[in-house]
Amino acid sequence: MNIFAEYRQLIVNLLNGLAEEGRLPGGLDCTAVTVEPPRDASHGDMATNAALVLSRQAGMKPRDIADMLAPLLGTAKGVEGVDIAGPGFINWRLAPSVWQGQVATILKSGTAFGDGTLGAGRAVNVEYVSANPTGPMHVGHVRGAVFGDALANLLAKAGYKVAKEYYINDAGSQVDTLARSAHLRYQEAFGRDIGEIPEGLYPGDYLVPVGQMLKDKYGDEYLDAPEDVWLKLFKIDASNAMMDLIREDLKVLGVEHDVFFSERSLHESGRIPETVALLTKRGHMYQGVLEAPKGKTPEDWEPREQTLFRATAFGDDVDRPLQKSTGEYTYFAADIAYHLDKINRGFKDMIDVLGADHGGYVKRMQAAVKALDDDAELDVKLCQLVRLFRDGEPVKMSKRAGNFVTLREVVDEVGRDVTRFIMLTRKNDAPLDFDFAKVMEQSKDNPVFYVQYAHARVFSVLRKASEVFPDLALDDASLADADLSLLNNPAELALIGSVAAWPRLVEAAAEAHEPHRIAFFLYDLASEFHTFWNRGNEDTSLRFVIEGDAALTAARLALIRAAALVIASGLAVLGVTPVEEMR
RNA sequence: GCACCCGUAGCUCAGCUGGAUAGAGCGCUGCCCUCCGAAGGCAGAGGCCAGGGGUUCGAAUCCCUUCGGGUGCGCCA
Repeated sequence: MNIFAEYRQLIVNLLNGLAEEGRLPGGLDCTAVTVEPPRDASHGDMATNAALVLSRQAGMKPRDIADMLAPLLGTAKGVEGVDIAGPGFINWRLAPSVWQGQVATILKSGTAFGDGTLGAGRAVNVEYVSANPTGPMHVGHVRGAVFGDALANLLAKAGYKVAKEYYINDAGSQVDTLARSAHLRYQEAFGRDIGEIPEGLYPGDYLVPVGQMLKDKYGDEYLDAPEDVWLKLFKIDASNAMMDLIREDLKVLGVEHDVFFSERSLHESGRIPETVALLTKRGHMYQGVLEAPKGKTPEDWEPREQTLFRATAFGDDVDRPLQKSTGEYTYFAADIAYHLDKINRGFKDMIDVLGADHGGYVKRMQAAVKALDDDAELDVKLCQLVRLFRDGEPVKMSKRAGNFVTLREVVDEVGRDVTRFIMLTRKNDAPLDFDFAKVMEQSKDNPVFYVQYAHARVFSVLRKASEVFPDLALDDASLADADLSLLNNPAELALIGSVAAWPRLVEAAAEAHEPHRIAFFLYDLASEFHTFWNRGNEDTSLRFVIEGDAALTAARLALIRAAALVIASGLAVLGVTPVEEMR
C-alpha cells in the first residue's frame, strides 16, 4: 500500500542479492536504509541513502556501493532515470504508469487508503481529557481532548488496536469540595438563603440542578445532618452528575471514550496496597527521608520518614513518596495502581495526554511503569496552553471570578469541525493561539476553510461534469477504469505524487505520536490542488472538465477524486467532517 | 538551585526522527480581472536555524555549554 515501502523492500532485496554474490559483505543491517521523496523534486521521484548508511558497515566507499546498486535498480520494473548524486544518494524516477496506477489504487481503497500495518494489531492505550469531575469542561481541556482523540484515530489508522480512556479523579479532596458545594445547593433547593458561596467552594451555577436532584432523591434527610453522614453519598452523586455533564461536553466535541476508569474503584478494591506490595516485592520501595528541594524550600519543611519509591533507579530525579505520614496513599500511588491495571489489561504501550503543567510528572510516571514491567512503555504528551483571542485582543479569563470560557461556548460559536482542526494546527508542545474571528474567516489564511474548500471543489467539479457529460459514470469504481495514462503532464503527476505520499505520512505521524502532521499535510495537499485548479484559469486545456473529451475528463476526475479521498481520509483522523459544498 | 519544554524570515509557525540549495502563511515589492472558475492568481526580496564547542561522509535535527522564554519542584489532586 505504501509505495515508498515497496521500493525500500526492493532496495533491500537487491542489497541481499549483492551480498549473496559476495560483492557486499554478508549480514548487513539495513534498518537505517530509507526510501524517501527527495526534498528537491528535480532530483527525481525517490531517493535512497543506502550507499551512505552502509558504507561504514561494508567498509567501502559510498560511491562504490552506489555504483553496484544503481545499475541493478535500473533494470527493475517501473524504475527510470537512475542517477547517483551528491555524496552517494541514488535517485530515480518512476514510470508514469506506476504513478497512474496509484490513482486507481486509491479509488479502489477509498478512505481506507493509508491504513497501515505499523501497529500490527498491538494494543495501545491512550488516556486523555481526564478532567476532574467538578464541573463542565472549559477551553483548557479542549486541546488535550482533541489531540488525544486524533492521536487515537491516527494510531488506529496505522494498524494499532486502540483503547481511548478517561481517568476519573473521583477520590481526592476536590471531590470533597464538590460534595460540600453540592450540599449547599441542596439546602438552596429547599428555599434556604445560602448567601454568597464561601471561598474554597465551587460557585458555579451548574451545581444548582445537582442540588435539586439531591432534594428529589433524598428529600430533607440530610438537610441538617452532620457532614460525615452525607459526605460519602454526596461525593458519589455529585461526581456522577459532573461526569454526565462532561460526557455531554465531549459528545459536543465529537470525542467518545471506550473506557471511563474511576480512581475511587482503585481505592475500594484495595489495588493500591497491592501495587505497593508488588513494588516492595521487587525491591523498589524503602523507608526513608527526602531532602528538602533546593531553592524553593517550603516554609514548614521538616524531614519526615516516608514510604518511598526508588524512582531514581529508573531515571527520575528524586525518589517519590507513595504514602503520606498519616499512612494514606498519595495520588501518585493511585496513579501507579492505575497504570498497573492498564498493563494487566494487556497494554504494553500507553500514552497519557496531559496539560503542560504536568511536566514534572512525566519522569516519575515513566519510572513507575518501567518498575512495574520492563516491556511496558509510557509516552506522555504534554499539551501547551491555548491563548484565546477575539479580533486580535486577548480574551480575559479569571478562574476566581468563575468566568472561564467553557468548551460548550467555543464549540457553539465556531463549530466542532473548526475547533478540532485548529487545535491540531500546532505541535502539542507549542502554545496555540485561537482567535474566534480568524478561525471563521473564509480565506486561504484559514487552514480549515482552505482544506474544506478543496474537498468541496472536487464535488463541485463532479456536479459540473455530470451536467456536461450526463452519460459519464462518476462513481469511484468507474473512474478507476478510466484511461489513466492520459494523466501525464507534470502538474498531474506531481499531484499524484502528493496523494501517494499519504500512507507514508500516516506511518511517520503515528510513530512520532504527532497528529498535527496530518493537519499540515492536508493544508499542503489542498494548496497544491488549488494551484492546479488555478492553472485552469490561464490555460483552459488544464481544466478538469474538458468538453468534447470524455476520456481525459474521466482521467482527471479520477485524479481529483483520489485527492478528495485522501483529504477525507485525513480529516477522518482529525475527526473533522469533510464538506461537499461551502455555504 | 534542579528538572522538563521551547528558541528557525519583520510576525505566526512547518521541517518527514541525521540528508542534497532550510520551507509555508501573513506582512512587504511588482505584475494580472469589460467575459468565460479572482471568497483571488503569478513573481520577487527577506536566514550566521539564539551564541559557542563537539560527534561524522553530512547537523536546524544528536551530545556538551552559555544566554533568553515557559512550566514544574516533600504527605496538591
